[in-house]
Amino acid sequence: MDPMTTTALRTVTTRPAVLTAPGALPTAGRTATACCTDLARPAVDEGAAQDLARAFRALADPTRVRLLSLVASHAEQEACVCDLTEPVGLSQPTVSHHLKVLVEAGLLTREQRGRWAYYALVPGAVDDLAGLLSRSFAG
Amino acid sequence: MDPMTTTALRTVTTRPAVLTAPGALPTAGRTATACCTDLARPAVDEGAAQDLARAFRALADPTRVRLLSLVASHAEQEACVCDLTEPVGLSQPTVSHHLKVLVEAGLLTREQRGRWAYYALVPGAVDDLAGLLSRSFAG
DNA sequence: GTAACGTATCGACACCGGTCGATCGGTGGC
DNA sequence: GCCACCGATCGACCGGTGTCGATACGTTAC
Repeated sequence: MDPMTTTALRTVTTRPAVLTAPGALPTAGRTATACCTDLARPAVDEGAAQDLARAFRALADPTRVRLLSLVASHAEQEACVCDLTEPVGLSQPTVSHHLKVLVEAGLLTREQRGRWAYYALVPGAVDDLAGLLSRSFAG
Repeated sequence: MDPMTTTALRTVTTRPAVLTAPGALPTAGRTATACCTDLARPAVDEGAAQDLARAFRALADPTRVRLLSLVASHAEQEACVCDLTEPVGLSQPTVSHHLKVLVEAGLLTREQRGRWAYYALVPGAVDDLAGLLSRSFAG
């Protein structure tokens, strides 16, 4: 399918720094009456914000958090769908849907082995996202 | 309003370890035919998963990512609503709504100063979330 | 007091996304 | 070949949420 949909995390992690780009916004001249200070440094641009939001949206559902954790907790950090359906207590199509979202976010990989589909953690993906998080809103 | 709604991040960060609790799920007896391995260690329980998801949901919208970044980019890491409405290009009620979500997630604080409302980064909140993220899905 | 201003809340709308049952596709066993 | 099994896709339902204009609230200026 469309390769763009599989690059949420990739796009955002390969971007050298989310804090590149936008240049000062046109907030230069101000009334000076009271509030409204200027930017001390550039904020994330709109495109980067969309990439960030898309990555976080993958983890914005409790079921997906549990699925990712379940995969991480299995030996070799991989699990087949039959390992996951029962613990989360949802139907097989729903679990399959969530796993697809996690794959498209770049957090899991899918590998067909015999009749079973094995999902595995992408090494370093979670840490990349965590690093991106603290870097993007650095204090 | 209800203090519970303001504790999404707090709840999750004060929890000593998200990886506590659940004990092995009842996946002990298995058909042993082929797939379906056991858990090597406990996964996040349902409550922790909800806390995590709630925190990430606050960042799952591009507008909120931009707002948080804009606040972080201002001097003193605080800004009033009038600083934020124009850059994101949305109506004032909408911006106000998003800021409320970020406050309830524990990422921003709100302080009324004169007629202006100043929103400021909660120091360490983003880093706490980032740390929680890598810890929860440790490889 | 009244007026002007900044911000929060409300009500309505549209759209996105989580969930399910039903079904399809692919693999392995017979 | 046929059948059983695992998993993905489809279509539908529905609750959640992002958005807006209108309005209410609180503060400052007059």
